[in-house]
Formats: sequence, structure tokens, C-alpha cells
Amino acid sequence: MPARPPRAPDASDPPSHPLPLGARAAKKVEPAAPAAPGARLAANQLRRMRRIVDAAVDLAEKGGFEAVRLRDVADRSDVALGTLYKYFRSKEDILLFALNEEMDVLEQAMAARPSANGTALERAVEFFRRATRAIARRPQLARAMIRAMAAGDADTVMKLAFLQLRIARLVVATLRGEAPDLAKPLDQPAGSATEQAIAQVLMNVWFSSLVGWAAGLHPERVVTEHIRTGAGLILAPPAAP
Amino acid sequence: MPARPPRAPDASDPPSHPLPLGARAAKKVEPAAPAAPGARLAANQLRRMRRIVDAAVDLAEKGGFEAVRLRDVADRSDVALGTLYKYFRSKEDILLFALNEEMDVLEQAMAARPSANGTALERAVEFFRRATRAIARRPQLARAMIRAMAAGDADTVMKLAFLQLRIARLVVATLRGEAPDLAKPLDQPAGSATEQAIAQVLMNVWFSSLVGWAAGLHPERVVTEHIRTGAGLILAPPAAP
DNA sequence: GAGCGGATTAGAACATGTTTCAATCTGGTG
DNA sequence: CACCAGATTGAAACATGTTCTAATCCGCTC
Repeated sequence: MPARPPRAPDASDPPSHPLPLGARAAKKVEPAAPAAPGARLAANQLRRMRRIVDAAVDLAEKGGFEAVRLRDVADRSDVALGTLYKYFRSKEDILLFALNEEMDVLEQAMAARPSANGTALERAVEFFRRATRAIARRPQLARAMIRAMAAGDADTVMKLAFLQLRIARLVVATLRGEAPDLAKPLDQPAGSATEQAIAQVLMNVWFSSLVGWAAGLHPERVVTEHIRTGAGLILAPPAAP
Repeated sequence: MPARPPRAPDASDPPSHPLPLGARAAKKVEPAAPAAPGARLAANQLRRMRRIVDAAVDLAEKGGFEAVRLRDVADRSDVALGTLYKYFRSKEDILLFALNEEMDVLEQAMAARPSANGTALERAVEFFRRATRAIARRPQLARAMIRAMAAGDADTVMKLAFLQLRIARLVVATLRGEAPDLAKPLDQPAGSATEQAIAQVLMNVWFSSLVGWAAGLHPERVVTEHIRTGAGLILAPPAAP
């Protein structure tokens, strides 16, 4: 990644994206009040941003990380390269933004239809199986997103930390067979210490295995197997009859 | 990573590095027979390669992945850029080669002084604690290597698979309190299915947590804690008195 | 409608990974 | 020693992420 010597931060730097863009499929943004004063970005700016993200995702779906050439993204979204960099700090930033949007979808799905059947073990395995399925449906996109996680700059880090907390919340809820409380602040995690530890380990196993899958080391099925193995070791005491 | 459209493989492509280079600190390569016929590379070629790797590691120690500018590496190792690419396929390739050398060191240490004290749980935690310590001693280098793992091309993949198998061998040996059998081929892993599963899970937890550490999400101590948590959940049945 | 300030654009410029090429060097052979 | 094949060099060229700049546009206020 060619990078000049780091630059002093500037008031006009791209934001850290606290802003949701509305579902990707949504063709129209609700008109609402035309340019509310508190709104951080005007409606046409939101539309621009959405075009950028959509173009990047399209390209990533086809050819993975490398296929997302920012000049192409800019062309496809009818935006100048400079503008693109006004919205996003880097290529990775765009892909992580899209990943966050996927997370929104998953959270909504879990809140709407929490898994409540079977044992905690079964629920956990099923949760990760579904999540893996959703990811593996667009392998190139997933690879691109996973690769974007490896950037390692300070900005990426905070986004990953958030993602991790969001997933942990879902896993803990799944272990308990409850719906996740999406309103509760992330820095005040739910669940007992043990539940959090279990969630942590399962997430770690999942992430590692996903990385292996993304690299081509093993097929999707193995990811689920790893989770089953890990969850079995943790949640099914060997002395159980 | 700027990459032209993929090129057809060529007989003069860089090797997949089955060759060990001798310890990094070794200032001299044993003269031995001057240019043995079977040797894949002449002695001065080995020296060139070593200079390249050393230069890359030096730079990575100071400034991480981005500080390894290949023009600098070429300059410092008194080698033309083109020659560098004759030995290594990419920047990542150099760093992964260095990582493999680190693995050699770890393997030798474990073979020479296997941990045999305490319970399997204690041994496993201690193993990962030491490995984490060794890695965290040079944070920038570690970050660079971890980032190099994310490249995702087919070549990287096989190297990562090998690394994984080598670490798994050490973990299984540690669980058993034995010395690892470095002679045994990697595709014929030691240990029972359960032992392999445990090793797998612990490695996954370790890797994930290392990535988090490398990204700056948490300090070294937390890596060890994650391992302790995971190993505790797996190896210390909750019903134990 | 005129003017202003910020957003946008087109395009150049820069940094760095990667490739290519002609010239030169090197080590071994006759 | 003369010579050849392959390795190496030095330098240029290319691709793509990222930054910069001058000109233009847009939406708002007066």
C-alpha cells in the first residue's frame, strides 16, 4: 500500500463514519426534511456515498480485494477520486464500512428472529453456521473484507473492536437463547463472565477459521466443523452421559 | 498492492523456498564443498538471500510492514531490485520466509527443552505464553509478519498451511508433555483426534488474539489471558473438585 | 438574481510494489 | 586464455493507492 509519510490531521479529514446509510437495496432515501440542520451530510451526499460503497462491493464480489481499483470505483459511482477520499480514508475503509452494514443486517435478523431452540451448544453452532453461510455466499467479497481487516492502522483498529463487541453481543444472546438487546451500549456487555469468555473463544475460533477459509485452506464446511469442535469441547462436558 | 494482470508461470520464477538459510546470526556459511552439484543455490547466492532477508527484517523491526520498502531492502542488501524478485515473489514472501525461520528456532527450542512439568493445561498455557513473549519482543516485526499473512494468494496459503501444521505439532507435543518429533512428516499428525481438536482450538484462539494484539486492540498480557481462558474452558472440566 | 463558501471535479503528481530489458559480470569449460 | 550460459545490475516503465491543485459547480443567503 503506497503511503506517503503520515500527514497531520485536518478538520476536513474523512469522518469515522458513525452514520448509517440505509439498506443497500433501498433505492431511495426518504426525502424527510430537505437538509435538516443537524444532519451531518446532505441527502445527495448520502447518495454519493452509497454509490461509492455499492460500486466497491460490486467490484469486490467479482474479483476480491484487488479488483476494487479505486479509479474504477470512482468512475462507476460518478464521483471524482478526490471526492472518494473525502468520504473514506482508504480502500480498506470502504470495505470495512460495507462490512459494518452487513453486521447491521445480521443484528436485525437476530433481533427479529432470535434462536431459542435446543441447547446452548446447538444454538451457538447454528448461529455460526448461519453467519458462515451468509459470508460464504459471496466468497470474493468476504476475502476482500477479511483482507481489509489486516490493514492495521489506528482507524481500522477501532472499527474492528466495535465489530467484535457487536458479534460478542449476538453470541452471548444466542447462548442464553434470548434476543440481543441492540439498545444496550456496547461497552457494557451482557452476560456472565463465563458467558463472555465462551463467546470470546468461539469468536476467536470462528475468525481464525474464516481466515483459513478465505485463504483457501479449507472449504466452508470446515469452518462450521471447527466451531462445532470448539463449542463441543467447551459446552459439552466430557463426563456428560 | 499494485499488481499487474497475472502472468503465466515461468521456469525462472522464484522458488517456493524449501531451502533453509542457516541461523540469521550466523555470520559465515560453512564453506563445505565449493558449489556442490546438487545444491540449488551457490554459496554466494545463499549469502545474497540472507542479506535480503536480514535487511527486510531490520526494516520491519523498526517501522513494520510499510517500512519495508523494497528499494531500501535492495539497497541495503547490495542487490538489484530485479535480483530480489528473482529470489522472492513479493514483499510478503520475504516476510513469510523470515517467519518460517522464526518457526525453526521455536521448534528447535521445544525439541531441546520440552515442557514436562505440571498439568496439560499448565503446559499449554506456558507454551503459548512463551511463544507470545517471543513474538511481542519485536512488535513491529510481528505486525509486519501478521500483515504479510493476509496477502491471500495461493502461494501464501500453502506456507500458512505448513506453519499451522508445524505449530499444531508443537501444541500436541506440549499437551502430552513430550518432545515434538520433528522428523515425522507433517501430513501425518501425532496425537488423538481429541488432542488435535484441542490444539486446533487453542491455536485459533491464539491467532485471533495475536491479530488483535498486532492491531493494537489489547496488550500482550491479554493474549495470554485469552489462551488461559480458552484452555481453562476446554481442559479444566467445571465439575472438577 | 448576485454573490459567497464549501463541495466537487478533472487531472496531474507522487510513492511504492512489480515487471522488463539491454548491458555487464561471473564462474565454469574447452 | 577465449567463450558461453546464466546471474546480476541499473534503470526505466507500469499499475495502483493516495495526495494536491486550480477551476468549476451547488446551494444558500441577501
